[in-house]
Amino acid sequence: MSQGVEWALHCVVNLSYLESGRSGSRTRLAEYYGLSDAYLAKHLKSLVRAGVLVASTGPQGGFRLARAPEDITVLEVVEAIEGAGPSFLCTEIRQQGVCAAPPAACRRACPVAKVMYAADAAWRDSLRQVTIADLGRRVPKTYQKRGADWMRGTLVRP
Amino acid sequence: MSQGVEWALHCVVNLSYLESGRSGSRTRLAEYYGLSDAYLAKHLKSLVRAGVLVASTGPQGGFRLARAPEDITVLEVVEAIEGAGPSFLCTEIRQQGVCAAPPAACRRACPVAKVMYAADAAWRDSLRQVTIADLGRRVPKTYQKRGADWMRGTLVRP
DNA sequence: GCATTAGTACTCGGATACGAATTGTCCGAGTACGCCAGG
DNA sequence: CCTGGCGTACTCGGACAATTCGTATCCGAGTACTAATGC
Repeated sequence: MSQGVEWALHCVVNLSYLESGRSGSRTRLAEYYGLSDAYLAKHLKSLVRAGVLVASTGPQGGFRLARAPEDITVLEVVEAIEGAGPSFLCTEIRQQGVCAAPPAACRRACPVAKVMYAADAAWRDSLRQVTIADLGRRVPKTYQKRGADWMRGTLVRP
Repeated sequence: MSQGVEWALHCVVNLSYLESGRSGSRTRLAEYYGLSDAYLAKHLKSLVRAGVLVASTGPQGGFRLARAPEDITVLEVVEAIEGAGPSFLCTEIRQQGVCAAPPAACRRACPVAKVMYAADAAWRDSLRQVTIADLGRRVPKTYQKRGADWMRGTLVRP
């Protein structure tokens, strides 16, 4: 799985600590976690396209949550980076080769694919049950405040 | 996810139709599904290393199941190809950057990682509950027999 | 003192190189079967 | 007819390229604030 998922989740959680309407800049986020500033832009852009974040330019601009933290699931963030498509892709190899099954015999989905899709659904269900607000509460209060202060620019040094 | 997972699962299911002690050759498997013969070798080798299949050389040789189909889970086959490690890898970015948390404050696992690991566990549980025998039964009997016949060399043309 | 306007600094966004992992292919090592020759 | 040995054909296994995806980076477009200037 892509490493960008970890970056995106941490960034979204940190942005959730800011009061509504306030934005945190890409550079601040990158410095906070020691990430590549330019590369982080790519992932944040994906989050904007997916409707998780909203971007604004100019001074005091940056990224902010598109909705309340309670209304954003972890799954949404993950799918914004990894893509919403299923991880397993059935290429219907039963319809190929010397003993290929005719399309008429393949009205039922491939049993192999069914199992993989079921596991994929279980994975998504698990991620859908946790929101960004849930995640944010599990961070020690000290770091919640420290993150918000750094994002606002109030905090110069840790 | 790697495409080899689909190949491996179909091949293992097809080998499960052979009577105990009998092997199916790599070439036969590749022709049956229209796959690349040389590349399939790589995946079958992974299955041998993982203890799912047993290989034997020489005429009448090939691959056979290392255990009964009821004792091989889908998860084992998937992990043989994809690797047993978790799909999500926490790099502890909370311990990096200007506001890095000291190691002493990180005795608890990262909340982000916890959620991802839980989803990973759900995915694995789902795959662990299905065996190769289960999967084999879900294929129409006609194709079960056709696959076995082709593996034995009895069947020349579909 | 106030409004206007030009400048500046800060932000995101797309286009562009680099590296690693998956995909794909080839040739060599080893083994079991079958055939042939000798007894 | 039986037995031993040799050859052949078939199998897997590891080593070697090509392509795709994830990683990493730079520079340009746009906006809001600021400050200076003229009225």
